[in-house]
Amino acid sequence: MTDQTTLPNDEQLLSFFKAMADANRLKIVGLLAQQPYTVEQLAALLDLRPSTISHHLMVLAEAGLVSAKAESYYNVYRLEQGALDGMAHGLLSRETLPAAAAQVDREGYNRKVLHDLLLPDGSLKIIPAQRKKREAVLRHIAKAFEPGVRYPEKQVVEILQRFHKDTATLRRELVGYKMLNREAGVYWKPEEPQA
Amino acid sequence: MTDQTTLPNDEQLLSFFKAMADANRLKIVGLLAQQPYTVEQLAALLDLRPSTISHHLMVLAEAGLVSAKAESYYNVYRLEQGALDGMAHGLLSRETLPAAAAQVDREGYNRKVLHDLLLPDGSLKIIPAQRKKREAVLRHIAKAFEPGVRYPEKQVVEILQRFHKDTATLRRELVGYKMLNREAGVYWKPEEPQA
DNA sequence: TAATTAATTCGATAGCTATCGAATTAATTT
DNA sequence: AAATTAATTCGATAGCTATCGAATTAATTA
Repeated sequence: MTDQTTLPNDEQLLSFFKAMADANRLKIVGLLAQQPYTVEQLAALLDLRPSTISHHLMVLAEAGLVSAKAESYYNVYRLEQGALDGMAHGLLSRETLPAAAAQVDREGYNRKVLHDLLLPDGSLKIIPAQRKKREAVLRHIAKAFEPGVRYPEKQVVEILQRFHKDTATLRRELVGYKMLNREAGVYWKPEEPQA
Repeated sequence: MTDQTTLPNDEQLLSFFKAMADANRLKIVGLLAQQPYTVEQLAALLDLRPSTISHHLMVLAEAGLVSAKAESYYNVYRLEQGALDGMAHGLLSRETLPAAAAQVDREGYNRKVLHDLLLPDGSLKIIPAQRKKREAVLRHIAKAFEPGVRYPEKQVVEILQRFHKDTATLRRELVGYKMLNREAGVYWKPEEPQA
């Protein structure tokens, strides 16, 4: 346990960044970091209309960065240091950002490559020359093999035939990428390399 | 010395926040936090056109958050963890945000209040009732007194007369705010309270 | 009670920007 | 050399938003 306070999620991160991504709001935060201010004072300091300041403070408040306290008939705003520190700690954690991309479909690229290259019957139009695409295709083909099972060469060719007639290239490349291992004319797929 | 790496200035802060203040750029950063990607891959993962990804990466690069490395004819982008950590540390420092508001004229509010209340000859239209404004006016009047010098009551009245005929109120309020001290009918202004 | 005043809300507008498609460039494969 | 292809650049557009002024609300002072 390095950190106790829960890390910010992607929504919180985004509203935090959006709140800070304006020159005048950044100044407001800078001023409130030194002392609380009323709307009117901030308006005078930044040379903006009170309605504009209200708007900015609303944005900051929705991100949890400032809070208001009614005092006589002024509205005194103060910085929520805790919220700010929480965000900074979140950024320092190695888990926060990756989590923000969690809902991204990590397989999108491969799927696109395959969609472009596969015929309806599941065979390949061509064996792509480009490294990244070739790798994506090979990874797809490798799924036709059960990990651990020993395949004689004849059976390997049979399976590869379903994808492309140039089985020699496919076989060579699969071995090259270590998606298949060969020894004494027998092939097998390594057990779950790593998800 | 708590921290060695120099703290970000206001420009760097703003471009950092602007760069992060977009849902798709946040996802890009999240993905690059796990491994480098090419423009094409990111486009496939986020379901956006490559030109759009290029644009986003440019914004991130200008904020110093990512860098590109040509590899064969791909452009492989990677996250600059150091830059990100630097920003997070900057946010944790108690100096960074105040510095971002440094160029704001801290006296703007008082100047505005005085401008609204002073006649051309330097006298007050009225003595404002509202606490904050009254305080601003009193602080201005207090400048007419030299710190440390002892003023007999008669001379105090003379000076206050230049601002408003109700010198009794002014005198009472100045003492109340401790901008003037009184003892045995003699007044003096405290030495430089704190700039 | 009437007049002031700080703050918010609302509607309108000008300026910015995320996104796309087309054109261009640079590198690779055939 | 010709064809492919990843990436960038450019121009156009739709959508967002910072800002203002006017209207409204709530609280205070006269």
